[in-house]
Amino acid sequence: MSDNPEPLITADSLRAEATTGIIGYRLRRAQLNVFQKFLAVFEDLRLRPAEYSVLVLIADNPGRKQTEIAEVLGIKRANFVTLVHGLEERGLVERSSSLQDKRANALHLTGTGQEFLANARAMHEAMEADLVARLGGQGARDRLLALLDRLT
Amino acid sequence: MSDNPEPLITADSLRAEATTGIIGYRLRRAQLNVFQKFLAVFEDLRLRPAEYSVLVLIADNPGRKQTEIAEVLGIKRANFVTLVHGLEERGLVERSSSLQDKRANALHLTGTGQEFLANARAMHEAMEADLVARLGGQGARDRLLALLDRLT
DNA sequence: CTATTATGTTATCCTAGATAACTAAATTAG
DNA sequence: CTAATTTAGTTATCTAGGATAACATAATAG
Repeated sequence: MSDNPEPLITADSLRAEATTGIIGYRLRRAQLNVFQKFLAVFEDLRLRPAEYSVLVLIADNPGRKQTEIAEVLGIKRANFVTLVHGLEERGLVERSSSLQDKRANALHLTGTGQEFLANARAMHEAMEADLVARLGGQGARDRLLALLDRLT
Repeated sequence: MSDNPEPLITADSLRAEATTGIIGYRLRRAQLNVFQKFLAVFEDLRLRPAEYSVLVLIADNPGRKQTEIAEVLGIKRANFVTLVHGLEERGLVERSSSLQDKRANALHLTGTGQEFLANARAMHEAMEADLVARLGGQGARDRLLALLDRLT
């Protein structure tokens, strides 16, 4: 055979406009990308996105109970147990039984947890700044968040 | 006690700006919301987002092999086996061993699959139109997709 | 006081994805 | 051409994220 008489069934690119035009598809792709980046940045700290936001929420709302923190993030309290238990074992979070409600665990950051979070926050802010730059500045970032809000 | 002497530790709303301002967090929220809606719309058809896009891709690219379709959607070929097997069992997709490559399965929609997809496509287009309306029109939708692209 | 509700917990299930190992077929190297 | 390598599909297995059910204990309502 000579070289390439006809394209026949060559491995050329597929027609994918019908899928790539879907808003949900693009949202998912972008979200996966951003989370990938997050995981890479926080690999050394062994911190997942959900764990980071839990630490931030506890820092900004010390003494709150598990259910309250979990609810804000849309995490079921059953699953939150394991998450916060892990943070406690690493010495970042403290669960002290509340005096006003002996059922509840009041959540606080330990000293170690505060140092750890300060570092994590700095790394996250750098990452966020990079995302804003990629978007095209603060204005573009605000427009994106406004558009995303409309989907919620 | 009189009524509310001091707020003390009332169940008022938490300070959550630090988490809700995160681009990744908002992306995830929006994406979950859109997928929720998708699942609701396609509940009767028992069709998941990934399955829908697989059907669309096969329809627009008949005769392609599993690996090609899977790759476009970022699905590992090992996991794609189960997915396409399910669609085959439901009589929507047909796997015919390719003549050019006896290892490969050429994918086609069955007649039933084409009818089924026509219906699913109509439902999806209605849902997509609703999302566009929520965003504020086609222009807003295009701006959103452009912004999302910058994160990829 | 009794019945109901709320908090944290355990156990369990389900789904999405990822990895490793395997077969059969195709392709490349020698 | 044969031998080694690569490719397509498959199976089995593992992990992580979420969802549900049931439970003990404590708080609250009737």
